[in-house]
Amino acid sequence: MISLDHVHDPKPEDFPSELEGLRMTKQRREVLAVILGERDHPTANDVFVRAKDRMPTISLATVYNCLEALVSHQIVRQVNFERESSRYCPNLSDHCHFQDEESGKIHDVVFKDGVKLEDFLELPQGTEISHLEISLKGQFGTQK
Amino acid sequence: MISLDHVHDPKPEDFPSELEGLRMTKQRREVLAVILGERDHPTANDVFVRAKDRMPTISLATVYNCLEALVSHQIVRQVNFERESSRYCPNLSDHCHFQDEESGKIHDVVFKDGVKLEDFLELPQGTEISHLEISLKGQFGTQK
DNA sequence: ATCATAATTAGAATAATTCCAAATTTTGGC
DNA sequence: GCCAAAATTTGGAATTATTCTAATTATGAT
Repeated sequence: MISLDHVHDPKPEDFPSELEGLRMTKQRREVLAVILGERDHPTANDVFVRAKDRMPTISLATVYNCLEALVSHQIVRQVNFERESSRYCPNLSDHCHFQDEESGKIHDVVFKDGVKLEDFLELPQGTEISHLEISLKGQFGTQK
Repeated sequence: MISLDHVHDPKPEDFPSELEGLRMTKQRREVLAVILGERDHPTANDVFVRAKDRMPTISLATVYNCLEALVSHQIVRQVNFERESSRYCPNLSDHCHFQDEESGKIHDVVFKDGVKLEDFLELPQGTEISHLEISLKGQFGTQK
């Protein structure tokens, strides 16, 4: 797994021609650059609007295609809050999401050091987790 | 908060004319009875199909209306897995959901005794959680 | 019973996402 | 570089879950 989380304000040209076995086409590069650029958990449509700045010919269908390719190759993460439209996040480390109800902003929330899921959930032996999503809403604190 | 989780195979007539400040109409009773009856986390459409057995004139719009009324009055819970259609759960106790990828079945998963969210998440001081959803997918174990 | 309010209904509308088939681009072999 | 095959992109149509709308019906209070 390659984490690009540290890459800020990247140009599409910064990416190699292949990432995680996925061919990085112009469009995929652009979509990835958008997601790494402004880390506000944009929706597919947000990505589309932003990508058009640099690449006016890109289509929404392509944005969806690129997002699905990036997600399935674990280059970005798909984030859901209830039935709202999906959002996209370049942070691949173990974390979950908090949506502040006042501002609408989404914050990454990390686990306390060393805690594992099995420590707090009553799961039967032999359970294999392939996907986990934790979504919180409320007022996000200011201090600490 | 009134938990009806222990009520199995209820008839619609079993419910009082008001619950949690919500007027229990014929349709709301029926929808609630369906959800308490077969606890397989049905979708709105599943509820609609089942409710029609006893009440052939009920409409899908009404099922959606009833579900939203029951959810907002905290009589049932709405459950989401990524962008799949919402499901409904009569268990109001603190728990989360595991979807077995082989069978498609959804299991309730409880927290280990005494664990609190704040124990495993790094949340800033002053954070107020109004809504929490934890969804897991994978192979659900058989033992224990 | 009358009235005002709330709930139900069928069908239309919406929004996010996926599908489709054609056009374009990329790739690897020569 | 040239060509065929494969992959990707594109615009638009289709799909799906859900919400909205406007008309009808039921309810509860007086």
